[in-house]
Amino acid sequence: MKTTIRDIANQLGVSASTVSKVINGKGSISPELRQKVLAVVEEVNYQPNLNAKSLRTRTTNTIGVILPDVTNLYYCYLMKGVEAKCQEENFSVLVGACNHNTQREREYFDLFRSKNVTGIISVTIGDLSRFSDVSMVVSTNEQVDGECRSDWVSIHNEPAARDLTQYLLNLGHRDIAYVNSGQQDTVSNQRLKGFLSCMEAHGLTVPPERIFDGSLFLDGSYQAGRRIILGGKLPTAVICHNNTNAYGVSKAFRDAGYRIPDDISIACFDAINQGDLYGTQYTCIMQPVEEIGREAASLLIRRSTGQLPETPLIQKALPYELVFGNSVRKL
Amino acid sequence: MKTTIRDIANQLGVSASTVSKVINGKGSISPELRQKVLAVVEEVNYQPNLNAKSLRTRTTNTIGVILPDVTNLYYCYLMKGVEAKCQEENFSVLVGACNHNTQREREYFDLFRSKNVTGIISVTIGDLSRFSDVSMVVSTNEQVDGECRSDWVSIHNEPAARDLTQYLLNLGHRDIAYVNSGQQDTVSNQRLKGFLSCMEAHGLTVPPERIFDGSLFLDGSYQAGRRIILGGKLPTAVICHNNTNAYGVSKAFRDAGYRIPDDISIACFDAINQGDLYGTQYTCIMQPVEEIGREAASLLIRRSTGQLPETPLIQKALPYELVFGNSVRKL
DNA sequence: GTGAAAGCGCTAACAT
DNA sequence: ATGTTAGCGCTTTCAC
Repeated sequence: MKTTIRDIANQLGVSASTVSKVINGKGSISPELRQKVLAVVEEVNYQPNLNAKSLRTRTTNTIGVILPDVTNLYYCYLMKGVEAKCQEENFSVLVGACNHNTQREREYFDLFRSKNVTGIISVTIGDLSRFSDVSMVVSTNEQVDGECRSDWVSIHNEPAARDLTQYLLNLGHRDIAYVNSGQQDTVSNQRLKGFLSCMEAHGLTVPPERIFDGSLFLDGSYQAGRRIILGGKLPTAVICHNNTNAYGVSKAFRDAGYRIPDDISIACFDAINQGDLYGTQYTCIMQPVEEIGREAASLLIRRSTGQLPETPLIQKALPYELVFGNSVRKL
Repeated sequence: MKTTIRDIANQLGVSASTVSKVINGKGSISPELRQKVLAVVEEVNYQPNLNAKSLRTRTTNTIGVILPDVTNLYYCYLMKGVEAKCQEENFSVLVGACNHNTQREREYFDLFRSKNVTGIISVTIGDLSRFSDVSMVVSTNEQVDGECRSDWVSIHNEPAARDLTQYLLNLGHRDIAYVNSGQQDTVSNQRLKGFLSCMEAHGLTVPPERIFDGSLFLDGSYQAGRRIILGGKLPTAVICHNNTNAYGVSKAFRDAGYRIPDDISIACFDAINQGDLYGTQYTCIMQPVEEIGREAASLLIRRSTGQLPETPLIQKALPYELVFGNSVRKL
């Protein structure tokens, strides 16, 4: 059996509360007794039962992160930021993988809540409004409409998409296809909006046939790529909603014998990897995802200690970057 | 305030223990009462306080994983396996990043223990013998000598290194350099041993100058690459202890103007990525790392439920694979 | 079949 | 400055 506070108290003939006070540096204890207690704590290598402590104090110092996939580097770097911040603040990190499955995400949410986590970092686009105690949720997605029910840390997606589009236009591209996420969330809408508005500002109308439904998964993205190829006249460039879309679309093009960027230029968001199997580094908008993770964790921790007012909800947009790879060519 | 078992009991005018029994399917409760309780549980969307439950039952259904780096895909896939198994078994995963820092690793170990985890998955080479309750630790590294103090799930590294070496010999390589991990753990020793014994079996003596001290980090590995280059006559191939070593060594070669595999062949262990920035896919020994993660978690869970005898400790070696990339050429 | 009571290890009022 | 007491929410004998 592990040593408890009571064991230490008995060994010294003092009360448990005295030992507790010494350990937590609370109340006032005489220096001599303090020393004696600390000596025993050291001697028996006392390890507090954090479970019991949590039950009593109603605080677990734990943050839950629910990710679609722990092998997608984008999420890994998010996690890295969360973990680093938590480590600094003496918090622990619980992690769950949901593979974009809403049901599973919900299960993890409930599980983490049952474990009394301080907060949950949500990376998916799931509807957060169903949760009553939203103050314990921070989203890593931009939310702009009145539906916003939680803090968020992200980037401004519309201008980001505009910048990416502008870059392609500068290189001479005019016929640009767009592969969306296949979802109707705010982020997806904002990115598409940025693309369209930039095209429009240059007097270019994007016909509906140039907008393709992608997917959150590789397979679906590959299919989107197939549809572009089978659609007749190829665009000169494709902008993809995210890295998974870009990988899927690229594979479709490669499988069909096209070279990137010689035959088709591909740009996207968040291609945060070491290049794909073919040595392609994607030109992309890069979110400061590690920093987003840090900020999200920080927000949760500050909220939990009452350092943040109930309203307004925090909406933090961090600066993004346009990263130049070798997936886009000048026309 | 969240609904507790007592709230439900009061609402129904029954005792807390009755509600508890219904929820956990223990004891014997009349079907009618059972139904009534379940109805309320449903109605109020009762979420148990797992913290309290853990305190009472002395079991948290949680596994801790301490990784050097959550953005190294090798560890990410390990994590994926652990998480998947835990999800199936209704366990949670606590994750910590230690960056190969022994002190930090130790801190996480103590923290996780204070949180009463069911077990800890150790991926580092740290000395496990200092922990009294070793049955709660499973290593993902092969341990062969009498020092073995915990279960492990891994591969047999010596034959794996031999196979990799044999492959290079088959391609005509004779002058092969070896970059080790810079550590003295069992895995490192076994891999080196496999390399040397295979060379020897072919009548080739490896001079000490052909063994280079690598590192667990990219920088140190880069330096090892530099030393190979500055050492005079180049070998035709380099075998690296792991993926980090290979990336560092390769970068050194590339920075010095060498091409892979035209000027130098590079092989390693566990190059589990989508290729590096230059489109190189490494020829390597691939551990079934996701499966190792699953097995490690499974082992911990079974141990915790008394399904495994105290002795002998489990030593599980899984089959590895030789994966062919484009980092090695035929001479 | 159901309930009363005790207690997991800890902390925090409230004495003294 | 120290100790007593109660209780966090749950489970588990043990009565009835």
